[in-house]
Amino acid sequence: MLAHPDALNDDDPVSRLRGFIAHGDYRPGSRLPPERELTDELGVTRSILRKALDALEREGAIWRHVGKGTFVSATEAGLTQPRGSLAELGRQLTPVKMMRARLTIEPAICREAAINASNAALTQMNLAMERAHAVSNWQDYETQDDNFHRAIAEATDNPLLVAQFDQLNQVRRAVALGNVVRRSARPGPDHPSFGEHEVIATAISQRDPHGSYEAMRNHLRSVSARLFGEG
Amino acid sequence: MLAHPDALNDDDPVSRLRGFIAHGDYRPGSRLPPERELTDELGVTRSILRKALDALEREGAIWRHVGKGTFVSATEAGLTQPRGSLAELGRQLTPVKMMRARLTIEPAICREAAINASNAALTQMNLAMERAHAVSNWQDYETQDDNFHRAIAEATDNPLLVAQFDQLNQVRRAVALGNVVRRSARPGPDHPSFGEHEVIATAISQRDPHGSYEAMRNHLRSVSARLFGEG
DNA sequence: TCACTCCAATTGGTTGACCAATTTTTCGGA
DNA sequence: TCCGAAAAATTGGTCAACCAATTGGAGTGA
Repeated sequence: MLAHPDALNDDDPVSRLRGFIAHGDYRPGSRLPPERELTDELGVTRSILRKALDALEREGAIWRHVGKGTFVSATEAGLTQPRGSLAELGRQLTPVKMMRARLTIEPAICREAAINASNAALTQMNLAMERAHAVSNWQDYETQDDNFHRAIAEATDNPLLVAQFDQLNQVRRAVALGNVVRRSARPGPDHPSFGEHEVIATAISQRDPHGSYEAMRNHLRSVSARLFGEG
Repeated sequence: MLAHPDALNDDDPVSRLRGFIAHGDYRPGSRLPPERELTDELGVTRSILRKALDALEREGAIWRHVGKGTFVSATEAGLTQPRGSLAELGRQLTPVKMMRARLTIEPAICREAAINASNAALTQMNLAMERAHAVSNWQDYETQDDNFHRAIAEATDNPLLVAQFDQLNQVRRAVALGNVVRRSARPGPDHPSFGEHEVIATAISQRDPHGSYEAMRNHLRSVSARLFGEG
């Protein structure tokens, strides 16, 4: 497994700077030494130090102002637990935990979609579902499967829930990458997901919140069973 | 939904660079123009451009090598989902939709926490809850309220769900900013949230998934009622 | 003693020149 | 015509000098 980018790497300036702040008793809101002093304490040149400060500032761990100095943010985000990128999260997350997260989030979004879906959103959703039937290889199927699930998120008519789904989905792609073994060149017409998708779409179209929730939950459990075995 | 997140803050060099890559038909693995050309195309100095490239490299969206050039990563992480759009999302989202998103996500996370919480996580959660009682002003209360809800997300023992909560919470802070009017200097001992928090914590401690779900849902509906009126 | 002004020191930000790794071109020899 | 080494051009990385915002104290006058 890959170590975290700057957890174990003492030669990484960003991790050294994090360590300096974390172990230097700098409380939120307190001021750091000026850059020209930090260069001495950390033993790096100013340009290298500034690159590390840029990274921490972008994460929100510190804020700076000309003439004033550099200060530790009120929320210590990124100091005790450096906020890894989503790609990094995808690399660390086990497929089982990925699936548990999907089972937690997606049925809830699906229920909200059943409550808020406009007719236009329903059309979009059904379109994505039908396209999945016509694909000629697994890669295209994945794309259309993505589109179908995303169409459900958009049917909630809530940009924040769409953003939540996108975050979930981005990590999912990183986790799934290269882990899947297919037994055929393309999904057959009896692929279980096709039927499950239709149950979901029907429930949402009928504005049935509980039915939509259960349909999505069953679908994901079915996917889970195919991935990890029935257990 | 935001059609072009990058178009909205043209002043952020990172967003502009993201937009340039996203709309410039650069496929994963392809090479970007050299820095000295990008400065012309984006109309920024090289140092500003390099700071933006540093940010994208740290996110894993690109990789660079001296003499070779700058390349788009195999996984397009950070290009379709620019981090900067969250602040914009917070500005556009109505408080009502914010609350609907919370009602969709947080009870689901709370149920998952009841299933997976370790004893250490429970301790952390209870600690955050007790701290909220001792605050002397509303700002500290908000902080401790944040901590309590985040402790629940961490109790799921699932980094992805924590990331989902963080995204939700980040937008919430942007939405809530400056919208709240308080009638007293600090939360009184009979503040409804105190009791509701305890119900939640108890349900999670007893590993009661359904009870935890309902407790969180009731809490959020109570907050919603205080914000928007009973309707 | 207080208030105000001004100047020097401090501090983060920016710039242009230079450095080193890599690729491309050039050109002589077989 | 082909090969290979050397030179030139390209490209990302680094550095030292300089810039501008801010602070704080010395100086001045009422």
